Amino acid sequence: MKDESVSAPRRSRRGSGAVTLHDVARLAGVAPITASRALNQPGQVSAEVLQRVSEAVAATGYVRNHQAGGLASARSRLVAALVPTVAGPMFASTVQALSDALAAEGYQLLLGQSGYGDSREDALLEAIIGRRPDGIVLTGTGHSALARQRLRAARIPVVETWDLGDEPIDMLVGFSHEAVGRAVAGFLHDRGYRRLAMLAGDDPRSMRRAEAFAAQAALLGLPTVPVLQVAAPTTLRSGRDGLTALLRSQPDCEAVFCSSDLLALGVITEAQARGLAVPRQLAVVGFGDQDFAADLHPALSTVRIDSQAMARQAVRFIVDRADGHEVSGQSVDIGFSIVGRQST
Amino acid sequence: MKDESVSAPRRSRRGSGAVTLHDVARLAGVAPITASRALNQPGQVSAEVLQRVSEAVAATGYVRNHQAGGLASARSRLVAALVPTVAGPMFASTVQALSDALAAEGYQLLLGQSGYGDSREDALLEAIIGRRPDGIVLTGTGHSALARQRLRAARIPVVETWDLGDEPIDMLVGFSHEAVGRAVAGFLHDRGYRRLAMLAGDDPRSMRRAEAFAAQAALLGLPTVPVLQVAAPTTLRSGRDGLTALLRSQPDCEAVFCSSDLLALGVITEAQARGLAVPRQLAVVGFGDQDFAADLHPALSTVRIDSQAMARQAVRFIVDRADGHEVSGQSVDIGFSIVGRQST
DNA sequence: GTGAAAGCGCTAACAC
DNA sequence: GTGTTAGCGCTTTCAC
Repeated sequence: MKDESVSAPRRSRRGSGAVTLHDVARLAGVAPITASRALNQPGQVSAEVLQRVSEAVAATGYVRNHQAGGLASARSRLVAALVPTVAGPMFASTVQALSDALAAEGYQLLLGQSGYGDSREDALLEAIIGRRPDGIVLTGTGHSALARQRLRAARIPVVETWDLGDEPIDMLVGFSHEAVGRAVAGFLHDRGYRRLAMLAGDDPRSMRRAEAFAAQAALLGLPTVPVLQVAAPTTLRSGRDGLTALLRSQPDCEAVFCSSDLLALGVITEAQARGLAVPRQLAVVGFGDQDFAADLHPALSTVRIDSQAMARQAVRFIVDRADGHEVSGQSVDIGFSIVGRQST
Repeated sequence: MKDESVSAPRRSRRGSGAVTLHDVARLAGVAPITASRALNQPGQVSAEVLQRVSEAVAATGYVRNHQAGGLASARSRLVAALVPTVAGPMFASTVQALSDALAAEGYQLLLGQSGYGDSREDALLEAIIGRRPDGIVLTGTGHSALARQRLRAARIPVVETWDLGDEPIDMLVGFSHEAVGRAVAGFLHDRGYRRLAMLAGDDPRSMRRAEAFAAQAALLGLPTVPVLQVAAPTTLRSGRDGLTALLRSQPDCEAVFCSSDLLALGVITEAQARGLAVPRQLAVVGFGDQDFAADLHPALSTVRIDSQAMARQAVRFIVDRADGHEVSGQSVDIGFSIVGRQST
């Protein structure tokens, strides 16, 4: 035991009162830096020191201060994700997958909701950059010039998701919405449907699926495809209302492609309420392949996006970069698949 | 202009390279602390200084470093939320509401998913405390002794949600699951249903609703209520499978109380697939009153929880505490209501 | 393998 | 209203 009594000049500033690494180090009889190593690089420290530090941590109930550590090391072990909303099933599963993948790597998730009117994204982004996260995961590629510039200036690894594009801010993992639209048109055409319609949220990505869907239908020689827009985020209610509106203008419609599974559920629900048989009188295709899609009655044909894989890839990009692997300009197309079920 | 050329001793440590408040202050010709005040307490600074600092911020593209600010001020402007999962609709809406309410107050949300097997909560909590958030929002009241002790030791404001209890760690906003179970039993009894059943996720809160539901039914003189457990988180699939199993053991069942709206949707779906009319042959009650509940066909009778209000109250608690209002031991019962719709 | 010194970028405390 | 000083708690750098 060393003599701990030192002259205690009145501290000009009160600390938080919490146990610090210095307290642990003193109790273990080592220098603070050694205690730090025992916790962060246990391999570089003798077994005996490791033991003493562990005991001191247990005895004091020490919990590391990541804020201080991050400031000193310039690694926050924090990753931010910006999604339009977490209320619908679409991005909730992405956020879940991100959170899980990050936790497995020792990172934590800072969540921001940008909404669908993009006005909030810039402000959110500034707040997020202020945290100095080790990475930022963005939804989509449609970011303001200001946002792109700030992100580049901040030199924080950025992964854009849920889309492809020629000029990613940094890294990218997504799929082509145009390809989805074309593939679904082809899918319905192959199954003999002729009078197609589209029910789409008014967000940019849904609109691009809609345009490609309509264009491809035209290429295939099908009648002009009416595209009905509903407000994003899409809901079961907007699916019901959407079908009602659609049937008014296109009573002979044979198949509807919906920009989300929730919208598709709304369409199926409304069809049932009207006594319209799905798929006999009306075929329905969703988007997202949420958990519930396969278990609906009739089971929903939809476009499967592997959002888990997308999230894992995004995390891999960021963690690799944090570990010093300087691979920039990475871009991955995770693709999609059409899952044909009973609704078509 | 002052002479900026000073002898530049080789720096023993490289900074992040980013623009700092010192850079801004130098450009504005003021001391760093003055620049800090201009940004944080604009009222305490002269108009001219405010102007010069603003220009310097714009010119340099300065973005504050919250990590450093939090370390110095012991206010991180970060609030952590721990939910079982964000994948289902139940907690996704809570997380959304929390995130929005926090953003409005200038806070950010750190999200942790504890899962339903509680093994992960303790580890997550340690990581979260390490960030020194200004508040922690927990789901439920069933936390380990270790967790409770750590949280108290950390002196971070804690709000437990989605439940009531006699011994909150700190603050509490929720409702009584027992009261819900009893109320739903009474509700169904009043409507003339006699042979009741319960389909419940195997998480503690759902189980408590189930027990109270069964007990109240017994008090009302109804036949013994079979309680079928399904794995949490509940899904549409588990609702369908649950009804199948239930009908096998209780073919004469008249009404089912489901521990989530998703489960209820599964029950309705399975009933439709079997040609069982809802509510004529089988009444269904859900829990949560998610967005989709009112728009199902038939519209779902359910228990409405105002998760927005719960989230806002939790944020209010935390912000008030951060602002120095020492109101501890607060506890609010936000109640619930039964929304009778077509499914009963 | 371990330690001393020097910051990371910011703000609380206390002047003036 | 503004500035000086001294940290917040940790880890980097460099030395032994």
